[in-house]
Order: sequence, then structure tokens, then C-alpha cells
Amino acid sequence: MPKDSIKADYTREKICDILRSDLIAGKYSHDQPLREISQAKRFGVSRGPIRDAFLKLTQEGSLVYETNRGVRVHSAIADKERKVLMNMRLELEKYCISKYIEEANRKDHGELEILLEQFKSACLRDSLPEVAESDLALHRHWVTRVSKNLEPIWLGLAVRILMKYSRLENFEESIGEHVRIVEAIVVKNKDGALKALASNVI
Amino acid sequence: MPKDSIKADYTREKICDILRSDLIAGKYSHDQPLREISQAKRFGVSRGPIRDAFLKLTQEGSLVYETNRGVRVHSAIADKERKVLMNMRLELEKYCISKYIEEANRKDHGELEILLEQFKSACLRDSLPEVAESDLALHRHWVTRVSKNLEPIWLGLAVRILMKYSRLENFEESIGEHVRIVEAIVVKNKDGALKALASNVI
DNA sequence: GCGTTAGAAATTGTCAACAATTTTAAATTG
DNA sequence: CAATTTAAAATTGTTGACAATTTCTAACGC
Repeated sequence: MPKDSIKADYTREKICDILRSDLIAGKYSHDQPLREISQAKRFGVSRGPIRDAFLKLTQEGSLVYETNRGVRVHSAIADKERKVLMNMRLELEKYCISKYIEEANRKDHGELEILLEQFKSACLRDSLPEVAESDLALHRHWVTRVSKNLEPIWLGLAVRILMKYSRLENFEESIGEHVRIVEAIVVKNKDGALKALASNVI
Repeated sequence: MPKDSIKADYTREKICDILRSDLIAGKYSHDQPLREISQAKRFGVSRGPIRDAFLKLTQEGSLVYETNRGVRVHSAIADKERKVLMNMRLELEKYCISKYIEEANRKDHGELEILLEQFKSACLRDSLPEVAESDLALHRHWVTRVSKNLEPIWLGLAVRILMKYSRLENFEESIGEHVRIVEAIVVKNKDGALKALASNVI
């Protein structure tokens, strides 16, 4: 047995998720290259799965790929483009939340509350990586629940938007915004939810 | 030399582009699986580059990937979701066209006219694959010219929207719409271009 | 005949080796 | 010493082989 007993048995998807968290959390600086070999060593796999993960993250937008030169962390996006992405994301999530309110059952609401608690707790701990991740997980909940088709598009938008501001903003205010969204959802107040969402995403 | 002198030397990107055209043109039916080995034989490469292309197309949305089961052609998207995607695409292209009008030079306009001619000619030939491809190429022109960052997002939306209707609609009307867009662009009539775009995309 | 099970076939997942390309470092020349 | 050339190192691109998984097929029992 190796000294490190945590035999995580990383799959392509797990590796991809971990790298995405790293990137959103700002672990690597903009334009920094990521090497296949070093990541392969890190996860204890060959270069194949790493290449797969790099390709996926490239398509999502957190990495940039150049032929024969590998991938590097995406540059910071311009403010104007960020605003366009925001509007697109809002359009998408508005649809998802409307439908979620109609379709969600008690079990869904339970998961929603759990995700909200995790987000709150991350904010109170002032841990940017955890805040970013739990923020994504919360929004992802209503998107995925409503449509597997829209989810990858949403993820691409959310990742690009998040990467721009890896620096923390006002966590307490963010808690309030998310609480308002979730509260409106559980009482099926569609207008309220959409309004709360708009103030959060924009 | 092999009997077929066309030694295309397919790269990952070329393979990806060819497969995308096939998918948009409706060469494969919805939910039909695509096999790595058969595509590898088709392009005369090993499974590696094919896997790369499949992954990319999965992320774009034309293919669906399931662990240990490979990829299949994406199911037809629901009308409501299609409408959401349309609005998002419109939001994106409105931004691109506005900026394009400000930034484009004579050379850009030249390319634009060429792409429009190619689109017209494809419509007149009633060839759905060529219409779909030249339609994409035309829109892609102003998107790519304005932002390399937004381009992959745009492509994902456009592909998903196009795949829904592989059946041909009214080509002549489509020519008129695109002519109006391009004409407004070259005379820098922003309002007119955006209005023409909206009636085309929606 | 119908459902179940066991084996075979087909397919994807991973890996290590080698080829091609790019980057870095050193040597050479003016 | 600066610029150029050349060689070495590092990195990505591709391949074929093998392992793991899924799917298909046929035998079996009821």
C-alpha cells in the first residue's frame, strides 16, 4: 500500500471537477500554463485522462488551448463581455427557476435548503474557494433539476463569470440575496424569486 | 502512394469540424450512437483524436456522453428550451454586431460580402448541409471578429438551435433576412442591423 | 415459450512508448 | 558583446496494446 492511503481512483470527471474548483478559486494565475505531466503525477494517472479534462475545461472556458503548446489559464474577461454573459445567464436561470417552482417536490426543497446552508457556512468562514463552489452548487441545483440540456451551457457561463472576480466581494450581502431567492422559491412566489435572482446575478 | 492521393492528414480540429457539419446536416439520426473505432477508420487515425473530437462536440452539445457507453447524437431539444437558447444567442449577437459595426474595416466587409454570397448560393441550390454551414459561417464572422472569448459560447448555442430543425424552412425568406442584416452593417446602421438580426434569430 | 444465466463479442478506459513540435540553453561567429 | 545557429531538453500529438465495462447471444431451467 502506498504511504498515502487515500486511493481516490480519480476518473476523468473527478479530475475535471477538481481542476475547475482550483481555477475558480484562483489557485493558478491568469495565462499560466498547465502541464499534462505535472497534473498526471498529481492525480496518479497517465496523460490521457488529463488531456480529456483539459479539453473539457477548454470548452467550458476556464482554459485556453493552443496547438502543440498545451493549455493555459484563461485571461481575465473584459467587463463589457462579462455583462453580456451575465444577461445570458440571467435569461437562462429565469427560465429554470420558473419551471423549478412548478415542478420541484419536497425532496428538491430539502436539497435546496441544505445547499443554502452550505453556502451560508462557507460565507461565514470567509473561504473564497468554498464560497465559489457552494454558490455554483446552489444555482446548479435548479438548473440541473429542470434541464440536463441547459446545464452545460449554464456552467460555461457561470465559470467564465466567476473567474473574473476571484477576489471576494461582500459575502454577507450575498447570503441575503440567496436567502431571498430560496425563500421565494419554496413558497412558489415566482415574481419574487425572479426579482431576487436578477439582483443577485447582475 | 496510396490509391487515394488525397492525404488529408486529419487533425483533431478538422475531424471535429467535419463531424459537426455532419451532425448539423442531420447525417446521423437523434440518439444514434457514434463509435470511436468506425470514425477512426473513416479518418484513418487512431481512437485518440476521435475521442478528443467527441469530447469537444459533447461539450458543444451536439453529442451526449455516457460513461463506458460512448457518445450518441443529442436528442431533439424541447421548443421552450430552444426559445431560451434563441434569446441568449440574440443577446450575444446583438452585442457582437454593435461592436462589429464600430470596429470592422474594409477587409472585414469584403469577407462579409463573400460569406453572404456563399449563403445565397447554398440557398438557391437548396442544399441543407451547405445552407446550415454557410449560415453558421456568416454569423460566426461577426462573432469571432469581435471576441474570441464569446465565440465558443455562441457556437454551442447555434449548434443546439440548428440541430433542432434540420428540415429546411423557407430559404428565400432567409436570404432576404441576411441581406438586410449585412446591408445595415455596411452602412453602419446599428438599429437596423439589430432589428434585422432579431427577426432572423427569433 | 419465457425469463434467467453464462459466456462471447464489442466497446470504452487507461496506459506507456514513440514521433513531432516547441522551448530553452549553449556554442559559434561577426 | 550581441546576434545567430545549433544542439538539447521539455512538451504535446499519436499510436497500439491491454484492462474494464457493457452489450449481445445462446444455452439452460422452469
